[in-house]
Amino acid sequence: MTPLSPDPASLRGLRLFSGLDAAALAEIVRSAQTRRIEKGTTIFSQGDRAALCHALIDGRVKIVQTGADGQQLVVRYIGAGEMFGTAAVFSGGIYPADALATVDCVGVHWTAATMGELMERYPRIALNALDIVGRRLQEVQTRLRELSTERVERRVAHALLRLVRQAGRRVGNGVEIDFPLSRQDIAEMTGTTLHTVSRILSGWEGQGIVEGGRQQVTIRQPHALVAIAEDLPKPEKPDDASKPGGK
Amino acid sequence: MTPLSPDPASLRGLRLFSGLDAAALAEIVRSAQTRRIEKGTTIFSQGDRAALCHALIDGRVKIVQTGADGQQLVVRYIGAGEMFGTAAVFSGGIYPADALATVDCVGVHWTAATMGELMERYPRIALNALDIVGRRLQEVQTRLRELSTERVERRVAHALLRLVRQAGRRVGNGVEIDFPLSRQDIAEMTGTTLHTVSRILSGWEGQGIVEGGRQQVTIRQPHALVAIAEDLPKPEKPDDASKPGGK
DNA sequence: CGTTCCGTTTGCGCCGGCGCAAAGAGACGC
DNA sequence: GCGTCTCTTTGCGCCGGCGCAAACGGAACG
Repeated sequence: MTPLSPDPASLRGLRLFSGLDAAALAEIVRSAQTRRIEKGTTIFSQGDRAALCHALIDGRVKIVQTGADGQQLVVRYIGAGEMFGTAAVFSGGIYPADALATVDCVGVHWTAATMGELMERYPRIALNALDIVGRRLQEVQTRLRELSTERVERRVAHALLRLVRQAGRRVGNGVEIDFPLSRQDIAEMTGTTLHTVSRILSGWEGQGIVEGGRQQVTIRQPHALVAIAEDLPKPEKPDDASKPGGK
Repeated sequence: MTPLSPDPASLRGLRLFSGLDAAALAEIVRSAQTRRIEKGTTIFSQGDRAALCHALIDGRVKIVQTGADGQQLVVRYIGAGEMFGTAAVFSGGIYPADALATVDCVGVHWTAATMGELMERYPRIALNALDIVGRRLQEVQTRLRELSTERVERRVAHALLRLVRQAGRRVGNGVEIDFPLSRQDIAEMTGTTLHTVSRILSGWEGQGIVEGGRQQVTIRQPHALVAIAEDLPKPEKPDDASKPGGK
């Protein structure tokens, strides 16, 4: 852990602090702690007292929840500009999951007490936090519905599209997820096994929809993935000689 | 919709307003609208602009999310003293689900603008809301993990235990869920079909663990349900062929 | 008191996807 | 360059639970 002096400009990008004036931002910057986080580092662990509110300046953090029997669920990936661990500070005070750096990161944090005071003084921060947590709640509820009602293939498609939206980087032949992502990770995001994910990706690769690598996925035909996610009949199949109107 | 003058005492019970002084509560009461809600009423619908923050004084409200293909998910049941629809007001402004009264209810509500002002003036309200939404987020994440990793029977056990905790009423022979709850509802809470739920409950009824009725469930042996939910090896079944009621 | 309606129960057959297992393929260290 | 380690791919068999469908039973209504 290497304390640094935080850069005001980087904090300005955080949604948590949007709409605040320069004075408030200055105070926020003053009270923040910045540090570099090496790939693989566990930033906090499930069950720990939630003593710090975190935000990411750069990198990618994986939030993982572990069940009593060791079963794991990838709750979400945090990207630059997003906060994490903050909801726990103000609801129960126990982190409900592990946070671990999937790549080298730069993070900032505030103590629970400091953030509490900031929120009391600048209610806008609390409202921003409410906004953010509310959106995550909606997203998780949507995932819950997907998991309840959709088949594995559609869920994987949804998960990939979600990743593209928040971590997609345009490359020559499509869009790639810009951090290490194993089949196991995808399985833990979609409630299946790495075997099934591997089979599905292999199938898609055969159709030219995606391109896989070691801890790496590139989407070549996002529209085809959308078609699968939305369960559209059949986007395009050159050989429509047999057009039965069904599957 | 019958406007009434809200009772300050009933609002004091809301977690959303805990920790506020009398003056603040008085203002909150002044700005609230109370109404009776008949069983079966849709309070708001998925996709509507989120113009009102709601709270329940009495009764039970079901929050249901519907997917593109009509598939439904019971997100949660709201009981007396709980707020609902509030997160949507401050995150996106669109209700992500339907809210419908499963019994006759009494509710209060504030306009989005009013609640926003209240939160600005009394940051404590925003912090309380953050607390509540954060807890719901944690709960939904836990359900997500259960849905990902557990078999149907355990999920149903978890769902029933959760309901007992928030809507259980002690009766002579156990604990009953104090509002109309169909097999279909349980299925939509656990990501399965009413057929499977029916089979499972029938099985449990045969073991004397629960007692079912029309839109009605009574838990006779909560500990046995816990054992199933936690996947304990086998609570005790020394004489499963002769006398199942011996506890 | 009979009819209708809705929620529930139960049998049967099928299949998506998991469990197991083993082999393949990059990445990394020495 | 070589061995090792981790991640990935793929075949095979099995089964939990869904889909379908019919029957049942209690409540509400006229």
